[in-house]
Amino acid sequence: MSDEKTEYTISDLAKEFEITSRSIRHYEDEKLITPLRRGVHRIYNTRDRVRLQLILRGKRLGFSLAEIKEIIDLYGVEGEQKQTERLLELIRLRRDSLKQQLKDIKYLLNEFDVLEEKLTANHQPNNLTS
Amino acid sequence: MSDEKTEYTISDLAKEFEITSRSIRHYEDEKLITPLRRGVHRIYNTRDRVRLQLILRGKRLGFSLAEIKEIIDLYGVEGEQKQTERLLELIRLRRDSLKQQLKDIKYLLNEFDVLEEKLTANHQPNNLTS
DNA sequence: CTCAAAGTTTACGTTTGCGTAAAGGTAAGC
DNA sequence: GCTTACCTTTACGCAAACGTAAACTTTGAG
Repeated sequence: MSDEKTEYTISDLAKEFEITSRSIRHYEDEKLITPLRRGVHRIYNTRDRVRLQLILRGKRLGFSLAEIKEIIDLYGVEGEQKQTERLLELIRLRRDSLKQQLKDIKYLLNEFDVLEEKLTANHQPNNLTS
Repeated sequence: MSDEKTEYTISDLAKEFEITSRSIRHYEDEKLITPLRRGVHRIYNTRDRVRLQLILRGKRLGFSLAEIKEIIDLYGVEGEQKQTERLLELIRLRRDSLKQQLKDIKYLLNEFDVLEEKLTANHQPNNLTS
């Protein structure tokens, strides 16, 4: 019924997310994903795919693989008091830095707009003055 | 008349931006800042301070020092056609990635809010049920 | 059966961004 | 002139996140 693929090879995912297979294997070495095996080959399912998305999002935001692992691991648990505390702590810590990043980005995007306008303005003025 | 300091030592800036002097010297090694010298000691002025801010903002956004240098260098020039083109290209490239980051951050901050609420909700339910 | 394409493990190499001594020069107060 | 706090250069060290090469194995097509 569904159009969605439910199984992927390593190069399927590599292509889709525009990363190398080496990277994906590396995330596995670091225990961030653990795909099933069919014989010796890795088989990724939808859950694995989502995890990979999470990893890449985390990376784009400047988290280290270790931090991403910690968050992913804690995220799945929910129940244990200590781990909940820890997750909340990580969230609060990160929230400030993320809010700072947000400011930075807005600032920079605006700078870019201004600058681009300035640059493109005197970029083609020749058909008026020549 | 003005209250603004116009001269800083390396540790002034280190303290202000909460980084190490080593980092600042490293940025100099990589040609990102070039403070004056009084004898052998580095003297930073307001321009240098602004540059340092730029560097740190760039870093928070995931730029490499090399990229930051390229941008800063191009930023100052304006005039040369090729460099203007290059800067515009860099801007466009980065804009997309920054917009993606912006999405990521908003997504994650929202996730955090939801999660935190969920976690703090059943964090102290004992005084009702016990 | 054979060959190519893709997958696998192992392991050393590389880049980035500083940390961290080591070993000493300098400026200011007393 | 001595101490103390801060500055300097030089240089080796290191963790993170893969790149890359070597040397197979597996699978699918023909």
